[in-house]
Amino acid sequence: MKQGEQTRKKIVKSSNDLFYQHGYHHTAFSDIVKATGLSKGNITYHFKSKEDILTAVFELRKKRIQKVLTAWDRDYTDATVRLNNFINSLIIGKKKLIKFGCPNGSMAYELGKSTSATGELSKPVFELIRQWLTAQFVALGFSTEQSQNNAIELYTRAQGISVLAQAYRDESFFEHQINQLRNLANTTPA
Amino acid sequence: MKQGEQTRKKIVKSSNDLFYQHGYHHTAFSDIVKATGLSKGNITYHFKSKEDILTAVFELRKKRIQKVLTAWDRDYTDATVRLNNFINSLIIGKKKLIKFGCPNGSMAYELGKSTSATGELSKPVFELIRQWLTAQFVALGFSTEQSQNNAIELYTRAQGISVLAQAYRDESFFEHQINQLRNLANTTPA
DNA sequence: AGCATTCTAGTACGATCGTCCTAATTTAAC
DNA sequence: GTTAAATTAGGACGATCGTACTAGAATGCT
Repeated sequence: MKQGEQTRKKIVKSSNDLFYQHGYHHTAFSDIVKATGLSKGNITYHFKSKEDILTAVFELRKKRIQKVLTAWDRDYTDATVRLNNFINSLIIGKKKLIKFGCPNGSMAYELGKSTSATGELSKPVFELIRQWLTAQFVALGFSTEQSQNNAIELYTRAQGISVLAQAYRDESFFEHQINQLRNLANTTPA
Repeated sequence: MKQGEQTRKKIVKSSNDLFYQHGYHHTAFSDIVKATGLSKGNITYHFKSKEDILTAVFELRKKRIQKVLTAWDRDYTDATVRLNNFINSLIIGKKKLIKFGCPNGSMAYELGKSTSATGELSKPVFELIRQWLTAQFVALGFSTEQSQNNAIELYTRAQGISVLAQAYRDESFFEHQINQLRNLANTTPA
């Protein structure tokens, strides 16, 4: 790997964390400088604007999520197990989810209020997960329409729980509510 | 009403809109100046800091919500009707909800990432609604625990739908999903 | 009326924002 | 080893941020 490639990745990785934990607008260039240990000029060399970093961050997120989902598809044949894996991952990441909310949901809310085109960036990430969830319900034997409904309900509830849990900063609330979602994951068509 | 009182209210009202539509951090003093038509000095006379405006905004929100909820309590004896009124209000406000998300949810996400104490401001507003919802299910005859669960499910789903709908900017999606919540509102204890 | 208080306007300030630009250094190619 | 390209460092820039401050206008009280 070329030298610059490493630097680029470091910038994107650090920025991803910062954007998630402090928000995009609230993250300054100087924060990225501090987090990466790189110089300001070095960063602007690789990304000519902050918005360019943002789009790279979303590319990273998509890649990461895609990787996890395809790994589950590969490792588990039972769709119920896969769905429960999804739910498990929320439980595992609860500390961060409570502190900062859903990375994609919170970012979508922030960027959606922006006038620029950045508001569209979250959509593909949502779609990635929504379609995967839908596919799992289809695999369970639900109709296309019912699968989509189930997927949406599961996903929106997870999103809503994240919002509330972050506002309340309540771990047990989060865990209890997320576990409720297993009822959805463990159903089969009538 | 004293002259300054009017000015104060104007500042808070305009700021409430701006904070909702553009976010707190993304709203500059100059934006409030523009929106109100007041001078900068006038605003800092009534509020010595931007954060002071923010707390006043939350007071306004609490008062407004309280007003609506007590009006429903007064005008409708049937809790099912009240709950449907709550859902109706989401449908009525769908245009804004899709464009900017839930005012409280989106603000909570933004402020929750802040290091300051502003992160706590959303909680009372959430509590106001959550407790009202719970009271409605209690009125329907559900147990305390079941009422709380129902209220939370209804509320988190509404929050999650707002997140997704704003990301997708899809009105029919929003309306359809919100209407699904009526199933919850129209249930009675087994 | 006169005076004190309340309110409004507008400028000034230091700090920080994101970006631009140049110079130095490292790396790669031949 | 020389040259060109890629990479890094850091200061300069204009713009804008939130707040402080002073001066003046409007209002209320006796």
